[in-house]
Parts: sequence; structure tokens; C-alpha cells
Amino acid sequence: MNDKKILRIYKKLYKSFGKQYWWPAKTKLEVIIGAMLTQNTAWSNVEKAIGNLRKNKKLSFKKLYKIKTDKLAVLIKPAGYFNIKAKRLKNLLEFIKSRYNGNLENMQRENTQALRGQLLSVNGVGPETADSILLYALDKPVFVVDAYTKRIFSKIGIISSNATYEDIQEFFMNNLKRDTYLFNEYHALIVKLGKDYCKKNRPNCKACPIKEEICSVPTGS
DNA sequence: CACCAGGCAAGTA
DNA sequence: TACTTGCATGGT
Repeated sequence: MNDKKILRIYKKLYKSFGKQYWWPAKTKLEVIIGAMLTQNTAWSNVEKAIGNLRKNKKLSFKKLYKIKTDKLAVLIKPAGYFNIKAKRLKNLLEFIKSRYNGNLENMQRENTQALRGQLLSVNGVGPETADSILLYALDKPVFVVDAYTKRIFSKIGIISSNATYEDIQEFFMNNLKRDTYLFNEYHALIVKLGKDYCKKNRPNCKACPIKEEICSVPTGS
């Protein structure tokens, strides 16, 4: 059954890679900023951008809310796509200000599914960013899906290659205990696996900790 | 030099 | 609905 297989893969990854200590940020606000800035971007670049915000004392809701979008863009430049990301981050801050008075604790008390819908209505917040905020900033038991998840688990054969984000998310959430810690580590471990072994053009299947599940899966005929 | 990274929205057919 | 493209820096 899939529920056992999913858990077995998790255990192998955890045993092989260990705890991942996500999200690498100090506060809820920093996690939210990072979630926006890391869209299609290496985390090392996001760290530089957040470092700039820290140096300039902008890592508080009030300061960030006040700063002009074009000035914010300059500070987050190392994260790439800085003009559009500055706007998107501003959109999200505006949403949090108007709906929760800029208070992340208030936002955290909102019903999870309702909040997810609200976040998705913000221009610049898609499913992965919304779920990352829910899981890593607000400790909600929501499974985060990304390109690695889709690539790896469709290769294993337990996910269809044309499955949507929601399909994949449901699959994991229906076959695992809904536990924030488990979802936190599992997504982080999948990213680790994707980066180290399941790269697009340079797979390293020989050393992959779940090579039995991936590389020796019959291809169909 | 080419390719990729913890996406998303808008445009096109 | 199902592709395609713009967005941009920094590491390998």
C-alpha cells in the first residue's frame, strides 16, 4: 500500500540525511519573506537579500510595510527577480495589514483552509508559497509540494506525471499522519534528495539512498 | 560558455 | 484547458 511506502521512503531519507532544520530563519516574518524571495531562486541568494534587510534594520513588519517598493527592490536584489518580488512581498504585507492588522499571531489563529484560500488570492502567492508559509511560518500541518516532489515521486511511479499540485498534496496528506514535524522534515528531505541526487541532467542514482524505489522501478514494459 | 535554483502570473491559442 | 514567456541574480 502507498501509505506504508511513503513512510518507508521518509524513514530512509531521514536515516540517510538526518534532520534538516528547516526553515532557516529566526522569526515568522523572516520565514514569510524567505518564502516569497525563494521563488525559483537558490536559497544562498535569498540569504544575501535577507542579510541586506537585516543590515538596514528592515526586518520588522512596520519597517517593511513602510519602505517604498523601489527601495525594497534594491535591498532584495541578490534574490533575483527583485522588481516583481518587491511588489509581491508588498502585496502580501498589505494583505496581512488589512486583514490581521499586521499581526502574524492573529493570522496564525485563522482557520488553516480559510487562510490558505486568502493567501492564494494575493497576487504573487501561489500554492507552494502559501503552503510554505502555513507550514514553516505558522506551524500548520500542510504538505508542501515542489518540482522535486513531482519529479521524484512520479519517477517512483506512485504519482501520475500529469498530477496537479493539489493532487500530489492530497496524496501525501491522505497517506501520512497529519503532523507538522513530519511534513516539515519530509519536504526538506525531498529537496535535499533532489539537489544531491535527482538533478535534471546529472542524476547520481548509484549513491541515492532510495535507489531501490527510484532507479530500479520497472519502466512499464 | 550554458545551465540551474525551495514559482508565479499573464499572455496566447 | 494547456502551453509559453518574462522575471534576474549568483553559483557550478
